[in-house]
Amino acid sequence: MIALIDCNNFYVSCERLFNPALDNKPVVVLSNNDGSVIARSNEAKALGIEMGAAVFMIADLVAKNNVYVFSSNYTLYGDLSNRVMDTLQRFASVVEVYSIDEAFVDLTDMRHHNVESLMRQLRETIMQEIGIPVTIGIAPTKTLAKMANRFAKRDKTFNGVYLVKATEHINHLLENTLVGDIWGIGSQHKKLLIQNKISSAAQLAVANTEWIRKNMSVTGQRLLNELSAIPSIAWDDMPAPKKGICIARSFGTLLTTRKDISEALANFAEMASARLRQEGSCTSLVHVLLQTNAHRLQDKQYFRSVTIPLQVATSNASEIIRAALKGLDIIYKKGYNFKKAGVMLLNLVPEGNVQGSMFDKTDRLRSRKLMNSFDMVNHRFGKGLIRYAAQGFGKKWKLKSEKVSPCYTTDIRQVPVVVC
DNA sequence: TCTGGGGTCCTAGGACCC
DNA sequence: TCTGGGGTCCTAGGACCC
Repeated sequence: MIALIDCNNFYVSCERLFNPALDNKPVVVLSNNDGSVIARSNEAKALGIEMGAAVFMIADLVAKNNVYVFSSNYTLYGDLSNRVMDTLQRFASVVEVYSIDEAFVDLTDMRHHNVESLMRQLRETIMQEIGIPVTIGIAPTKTLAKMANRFAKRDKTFNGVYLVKATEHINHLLENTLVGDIWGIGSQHKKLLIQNKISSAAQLAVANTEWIRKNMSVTGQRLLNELSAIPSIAWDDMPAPKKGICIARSFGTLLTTRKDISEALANFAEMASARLRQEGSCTSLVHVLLQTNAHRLQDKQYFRSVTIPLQVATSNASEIIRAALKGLDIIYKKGYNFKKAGVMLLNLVPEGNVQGSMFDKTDRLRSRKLMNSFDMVNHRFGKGLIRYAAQGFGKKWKLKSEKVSPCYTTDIRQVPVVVC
């Protein structure tokens, strides 16, 4: 048996944790740049606020119904997510963290336990120790566990945990799930399936495998197996080291000058290099991209990227910033309104495996020590305290984040104060 | 005025090798 | 005159996920 643990309206739950006045009120959390809705409380859903809705399009709804609006605060959500995942590890040995708010847990080696009561206990523990409500679906495959989770969310009588065991439970799930709502079926395949008279999960489960193989590749075939209770999606509980690190952002306002864009890119390059060091890796390819806003039909469009190779793989911020700015020199063009830029670090190798070069004059050990101190200071006293000159102090590129809550759990200057 | 960012997996096709 | 077949690696693009 496999359990899927899913935090309910996760970002909203995080905001509520430190602000109980939000309980039972409509709350939404916005994407980076405050552009669209990425999380909604049940009350906000009931008002008809859709996932992904553009903020300016729901402004009236928000004003009329006193909807509480927050910018996203990934530092807070990430920290609370880690705490939830740590709790899972105490209950099971095989845990696959699938996303910031979801994890699969393998229960096969717990045959002697009553898995349902174990999962109820887990749910209560998370609520008690962290304060985040979760819903748990338990079924023979990941896909069915996802489905069971949806059912548990929809039907309050399950009290947050739904165990799908017998064949008739599975059939009930399949008959009451539309193809478009199956995990792994997106808009394209949904369209294709409906055109071919397959509209429920039950119909998909008995579809012609040859046809599925031809039109939906092996992923489709695996999905069919999963619906028939045959586990076919591999476990990834030991994620491989990352192949690339990418920091790409839209700017708060449109930028045109090379100077403004270079500040943004220097900051992205620094952020990416910090993540690189955290992973214990080095990069030898710095990819830089720059683009205009495709939504602005009145603007000339421009989209370009370039890859700068480094002679010796590094995680040193200044080398990576320098490479990114060199890339910008190649792709920057005057006379455009730029909306977004990014830095990708590729060809990652573990720090210990870096291939030296005869022509390398850098003192690698010294450079690494310098970066360690750099990271330590910024970690202890707040991000951005020490910075490279190229990063500048301008805020033009910064994304909009007007309604961000404090980092209650990760910044000593922002912990909640209790007066008694 | 205003529409996220960061991923994975799969397939097809080209380059290259023996 | 005659011009293989099988393998690997890489990349681009599509579909999907949260």
